Amino acid sequence: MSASIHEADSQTGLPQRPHDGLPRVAGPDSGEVFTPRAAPGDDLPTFSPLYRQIKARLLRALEEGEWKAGAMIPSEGGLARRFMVSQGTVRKAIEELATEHVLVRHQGRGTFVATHHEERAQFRFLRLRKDTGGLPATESRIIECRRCRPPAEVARELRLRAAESAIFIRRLLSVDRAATVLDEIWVPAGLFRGLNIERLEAHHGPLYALFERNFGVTMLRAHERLKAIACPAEQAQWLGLAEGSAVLLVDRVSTTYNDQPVEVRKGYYLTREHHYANELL
Amino acid sequence: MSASIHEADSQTGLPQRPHDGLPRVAGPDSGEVFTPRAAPGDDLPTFSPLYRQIKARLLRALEEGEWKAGAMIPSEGGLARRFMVSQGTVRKAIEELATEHVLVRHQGRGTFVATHHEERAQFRFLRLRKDTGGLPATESRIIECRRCRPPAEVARELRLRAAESAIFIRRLLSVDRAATVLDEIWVPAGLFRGLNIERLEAHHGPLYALFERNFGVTMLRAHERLKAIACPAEQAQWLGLAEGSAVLLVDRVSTTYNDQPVEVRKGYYLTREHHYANELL
DNA sequence: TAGTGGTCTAGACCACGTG
DNA sequence: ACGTGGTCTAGACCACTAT
Repeated sequence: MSASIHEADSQTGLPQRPHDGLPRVAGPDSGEVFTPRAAPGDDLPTFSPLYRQIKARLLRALEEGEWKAGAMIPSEGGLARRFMVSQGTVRKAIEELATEHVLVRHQGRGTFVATHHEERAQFRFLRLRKDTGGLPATESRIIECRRCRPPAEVARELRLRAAESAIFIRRLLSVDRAATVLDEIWVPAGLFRGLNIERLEAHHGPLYALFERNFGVTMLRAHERLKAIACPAEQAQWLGLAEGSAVLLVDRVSTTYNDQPVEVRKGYYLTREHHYANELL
Repeated sequence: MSASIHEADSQTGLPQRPHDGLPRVAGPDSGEVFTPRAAPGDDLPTFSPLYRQIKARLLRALEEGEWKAGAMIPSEGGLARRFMVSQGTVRKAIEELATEHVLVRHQGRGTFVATHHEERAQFRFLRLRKDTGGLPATESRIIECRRCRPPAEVARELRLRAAESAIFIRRLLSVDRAATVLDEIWVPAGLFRGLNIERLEAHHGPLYALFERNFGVTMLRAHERLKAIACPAEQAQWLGLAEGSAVLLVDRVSTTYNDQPVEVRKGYYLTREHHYANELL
């Protein structure tokens, strides 16, 4: 424990006050701690518990790269001393980050920054499954990778300014040698300088692992919109289908810290021997 | 609260031992408590923490109908006395059940058994969204409801015995007067005695709310498999489509307590102005 | 053996909803 | 004013991993 102001208290015979009883407020989870509540009358600053403020500070540290993907973060005790709160409070903050897959806890080993370099993360963002039940072993072939002006809707979803351009990637995923998913991907060119087809082809494993390792961009969440459509001619050709065949279109917007969108993806899924699996809880 | 044998203990002036220090084991979350660890050598009984045993006992009580859907369960303090554990342990058990949407907590009011009679639950099992963004206001029309022998695959998914029959429901969901989803539903006849088209038509609101109120069957989870298919003639007619149009087929198996499957559903989604929304975390 | 996360307890106080 | 869940703390011990 840090030899802090509080330590002095415990040297007196005082009843070891549990905590100082000050209500805490903060903007939407800013880093403020021990801020007294605003005068009664203003409403908006709304109550924010200590552990959420700690969570916000951990997120800020992660976003600023204090700990890289895959690295161990300090122990609960260490963080408790750093933030001047009890271990239990740090624990609750970490627990929320763990359920959001931002951190991963390992009993006896420590707490680590989640990474896409794992089997686990692999199928969190790929819901394709074989109808027979198993997980599909996919093989990726990069078709093209070029700088471009994205379609207006994609630019809006990526929140690009008018002048900004994107990098466009087209790739084909095959399962058991059979073309199954055609992905069309846009990412902001500014965030992925130097991304080209050679680097993509040199990489093996999930695309998000490459994004993470080479560009420091960690995908945390994605929102998907699914439709059944008649496959356009161009995409049908890559999938070896007749134009107009029914395909599953998966429209994805992926986000990193602060819900910042950093990837838009349109996936054309051939669902003859595969399906998109989803669990409703 | 049950005035059980254990109550006597708290009347003695004992130092209220934190806990007895006995390691707890149990089968896969059976109701066993305070069972000492098996001799070192056998491995399988695997450690089960107290709060999971409490969780299992709460689940058993729920399954046995001790508290009906929508009802308030005893307070944390009351449950702690009943189960002879600390409030914090009960709290952790309830927390898990709340994240699984089995229970719902309301600060200042109490903890309640989750129910499908709420706006909240409505769209947890219906992922249909308008392309324009809003939630669709759906209107349901029952097409038919009859007892039948289900297809072999459905019977297997419902774990029906050879002699058991099912009830088949076909209904059409419309959004803004336009047919949008055709649902074909099978449920075990044994669990839904008396379910007929009159009762279905008399009911307004989510189907699962009717299942819950009239038959005591609470849907807790569902697994869905999505495919894009060419719409068969019969279903196309109900949706007002040309045969062979691309439709989204949503294959669902719903389960209640103990992961017991109690409904199989095939939904044919017209995704021209709507889509299936999914969040990847 | 040392260090980490995991469990369990006890008690104080806060925020919320209802009388 | 009361009862409920929500937060925070402190401390003990258990389980797991690495050295």
